[in-house]
Amino acid sequence: MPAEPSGATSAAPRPRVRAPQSRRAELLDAAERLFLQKGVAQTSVDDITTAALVSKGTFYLYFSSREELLGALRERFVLGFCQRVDAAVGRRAASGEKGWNARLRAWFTAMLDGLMDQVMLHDMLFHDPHPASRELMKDNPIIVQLEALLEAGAASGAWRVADSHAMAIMMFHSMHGLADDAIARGVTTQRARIVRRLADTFAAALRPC
Amino acid sequence: MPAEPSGATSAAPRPRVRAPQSRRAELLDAAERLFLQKGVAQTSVDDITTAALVSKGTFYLYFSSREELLGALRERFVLGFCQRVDAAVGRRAASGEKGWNARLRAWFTAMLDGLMDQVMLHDMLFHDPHPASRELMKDNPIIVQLEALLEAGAASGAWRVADSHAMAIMMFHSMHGLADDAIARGVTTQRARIVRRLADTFAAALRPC
Amino acid sequence: MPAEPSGATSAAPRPRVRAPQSRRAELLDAAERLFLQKGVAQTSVDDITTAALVSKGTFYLYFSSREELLGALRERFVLGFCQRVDAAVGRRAASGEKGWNARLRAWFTAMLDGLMDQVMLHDMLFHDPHPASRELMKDNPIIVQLEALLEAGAASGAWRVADSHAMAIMMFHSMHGLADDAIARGVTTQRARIVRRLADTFAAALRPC
Amino acid sequence: MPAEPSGATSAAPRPRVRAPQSRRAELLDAAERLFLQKGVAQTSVDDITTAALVSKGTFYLYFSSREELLGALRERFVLGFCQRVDAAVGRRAASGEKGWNARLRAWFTAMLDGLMDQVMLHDMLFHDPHPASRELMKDNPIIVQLEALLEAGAASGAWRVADSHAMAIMMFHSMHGLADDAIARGVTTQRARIVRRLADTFAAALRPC
DNA sequence: TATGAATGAGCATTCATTCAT
DNA sequence: CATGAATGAATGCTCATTCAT
Repeated sequence: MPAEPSGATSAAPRPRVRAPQSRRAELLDAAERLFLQKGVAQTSVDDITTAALVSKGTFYLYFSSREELLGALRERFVLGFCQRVDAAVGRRAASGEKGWNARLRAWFTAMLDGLMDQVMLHDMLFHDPHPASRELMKDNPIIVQLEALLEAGAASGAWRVADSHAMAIMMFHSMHGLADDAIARGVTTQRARIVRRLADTFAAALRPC
Repeated sequence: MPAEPSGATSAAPRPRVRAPQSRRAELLDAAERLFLQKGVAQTSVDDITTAALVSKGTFYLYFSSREELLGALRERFVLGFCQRVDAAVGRRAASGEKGWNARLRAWFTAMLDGLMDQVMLHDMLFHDPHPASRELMKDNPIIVQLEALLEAGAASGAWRVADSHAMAIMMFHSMHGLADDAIARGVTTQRARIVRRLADTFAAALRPC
Repeated sequence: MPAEPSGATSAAPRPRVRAPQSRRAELLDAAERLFLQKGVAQTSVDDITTAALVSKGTFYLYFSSREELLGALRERFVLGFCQRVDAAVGRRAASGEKGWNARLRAWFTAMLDGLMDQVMLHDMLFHDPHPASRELMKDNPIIVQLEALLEAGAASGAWRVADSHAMAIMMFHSMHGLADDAIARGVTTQRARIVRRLADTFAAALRPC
Repeated sequence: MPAEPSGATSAAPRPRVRAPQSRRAELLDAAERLFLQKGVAQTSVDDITTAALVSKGTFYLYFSSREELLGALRERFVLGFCQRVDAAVGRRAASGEKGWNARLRAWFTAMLDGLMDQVMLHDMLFHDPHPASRELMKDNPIIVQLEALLEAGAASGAWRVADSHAMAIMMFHSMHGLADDAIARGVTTQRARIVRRLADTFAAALRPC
C-alpha cells in the first residue's frame, strides 16, 4: 500500500524544487487555461498537474481539494476584474473628462473591456448554479459601485433615477448580454459600437424631464 | 443494490407495458425534476431511470446518450417558453390594448412571468457553456420576435431605434438580470414593479427626438 | 468523464453473464483467499475483482463498500463455525457417549477442529480492534453455549462451577491459545493431544469436593 | 497545508535542537499515543511527526520505515511488560509469601495488572497477524517464565504438571480472555475476582493425586 | 420493446518516502 | 542533524454505456 518507490528500474528522478515560490500560481494558471479549453467538468486534477509540470501530490499541497481551486480561481477573477474596472475608470476621470454621461460611458467601456477579455473565463467559473452562485450577484461590488454612480448623478440633478439598484442591474446585464452576443457572433472588435449603444440607451433612460 | 439472483420463484408483479408511447416524455420529466432538485452533474442516468420507473437499458432506447437528453430538454424549454410568451402577448393584444409602449409592457410582463416561473430550469439547462450554448442566443426566437416588434414600432414612427438587435438584447438581459436579482433576494412577488422599471426605462430609451 | 467505451480499437468485449447467480459468493471466496494470502490491508478491491474474474464495477453491485465485504465475511465465518461445532457435538452426543466430562471433551474436540481449520481466517477477519470487535466476544454464541453446558453439569452435581461465565471464557481462550501455539509451531496434527490437555485440566478444575 | 512560500522575511522562531538525544523516544511516544487514539492504520507518518513536533524528514533519520517504528513499539511493549511482571512477582516473593499456589496467584495478579493497564496498547500493536506476530508467542518470555515456575512446582512435588508448556499457554490465554471480557463489559475494577477465578481453577488443575 | 447485470475507464484523494537545502 | 516541498503509485468508488436475455 505504501509507495514502493517506483519499482526497481525507476527512471530519472525528475528535477526537484523547480521555481522558488510560484507553485500555487502555476497551478491556478494551468487550471484556468484548461478549464477554458476543455471545460471545468472535463478537466481532471491530473490534467492540471500535468499541465503545470507538477506531480499530483503537489496539487494537494496547495489546495485541499479540486473545489477549493475553483474557489480560488473565482476569487482571483473577481479581484482582477474590479481592479481593471477601477483603474480604467480612474484613468478616464483623471484625464479630465467630465459630465455624468461621460462618466457612464467610461464605466461601460471599462466593464466591457474587462468582460470581453474574459467572458469565457467568467462563464466558466461562475457556472454551477446550485450553490449560491446567483447570490454573488446580490452584493456584486460592480453593481454596488454602479449604484453609487447613479445616485451621485441623480443627486447632482443630472439624471432621474427612480430605482438605482434596478437600473444598475439593467445596465450590467444589458452590457453582459451585448458582450455575449458579440462573442457568439465572433465579432469582438466592435466594442466602441456596443459602448455607444449602451451609453445612448441609458443616457436617454436617465434623462430628466 | 445486489443481484438477489432472480430467486427461483420470483413472483414479482413486474408492471409491463405501462403507458403506450409516453416513455420518452416520462424520462424527460423525471430528468427535469431531478436536475432541478439535485443539479445536472449530480444526477445520474440511473437516478433518472429509477425516478421514471424504467430500466436503465430503456433509457438508451429513447436517447442515444445522457447528453442527448440534455439537448432535448433544452429544446423543449425554448419551445415551451416561446409558446407561453406568444400566448400571453396575443391575449393582451386581443384584449384591445393598444399603443407601442403598451405592447412593450405586455412583452416584458409575459417574458418575466415565463422566466420567473422557470429561471431555475433555465439556468440548469443552459449552463455548461462549452458546447454551443451561447450560440443558442444568436438565433434565440425570443430575441428575434422582440427585434421585429421594435422595428415595427420604429417604422410607425412611435419609437426611435438605432439598432434593433442591440436593443432587443439589452431588453432581454435587463429583464433576465432583474429576475435573477429578485430570485436571489427571495422576492418573487414584485413582478409588477419589475415590469414598471423595464417599461419606464426602455420607453425613455426609445422616445423619438 | 463518461466511459468513452474503451476507445476505438477496443479489444475483445469479454464474456458477459458467466455463472448464473454465484457472483456474490465468488467475490466472497476470492476475498477470503486473498485476505488469507496477503493480508486484509494489502488486498485491494481491484485484487479481489481480478481474482474473481469480475470487473471492478461488479464488486459494487454486490457490496456497497470494501468494508461491507469484510462484514459479510465475518458473518459467514461465525455462522459456519457455529454450525460445525453444533453438528460435531450433536454427532458425538448421538453416538451414545455419555457423562459430563465426555461431553466436555466432545466440545473441545469440535471447537478445536473448527478453529484449527480456520484460525488464520478467524484472525484475519476479527482483527481491526478499533470498532467493537472485542464486543463480539461479549455475546459470542460459543461462549454462551459453553456456559449452558457448564451450568447443566453443575446442576446435575457432576461439576463444581463457581462462575460459569468466567470458566467458559477460560476454556475458550485456553483452547484458542493452544491452537495458536500449535499453528505457530507448525504442528497441526496433534489435536488429540491438545484435547487431552484441555479435558484433563478442566476436568480437574471442575471436580467437585 | 499550502506552501506559504517562505514569505520573504519569515521571522518564524524555529525551535532548534530541542532535546539532546530524545528524538527517537519522542517519536515512539507520539506514535503510541496516536495509534491508541485513532488506530494504527489511521495514523500517518505525518500525524506522528506533527505530534512529535518534528519534521517529516526527521522521522526517517530514526526509523527506516513506518513498519520499523511499529516493530520498535512492539519490542518496547514486551520489554516493559516483562519488567513489570518480574518486578511485581519479585516484590511478592520478597514480602515473604510462600507456597506454590501463592506464587501462582502472584503471577496472575502481576500479569493481569500489567495487561489490563495496557490491553489497548497490546491489541493495537499485535494485530496484523501477517508478519510473524503469532511467532512471537512461540518464545514469549512470559510463557517461558511461567513454564519454569510450573516445572519448579512440579519438581518440588507441589503440583502435578503433565505438560508445562501447554499448561502455561492455557493459563496465559485464560487470563487474557478474562481481561478482554472484563474490558468489553466495561468492568475493569474486579481484578481481585478475576485473579481468584484463575487461581482457583488452576490450583485445582494442578492438584497432585 | 424492455430489462438489469456487467463493464471498465476514469476520478479525487492519500501517504510513505526522498532529497536538495 | 534537521527540514519540508515534492513525488507518484496506489486506492476506493462512480457511472455512462452495452448486450444477452
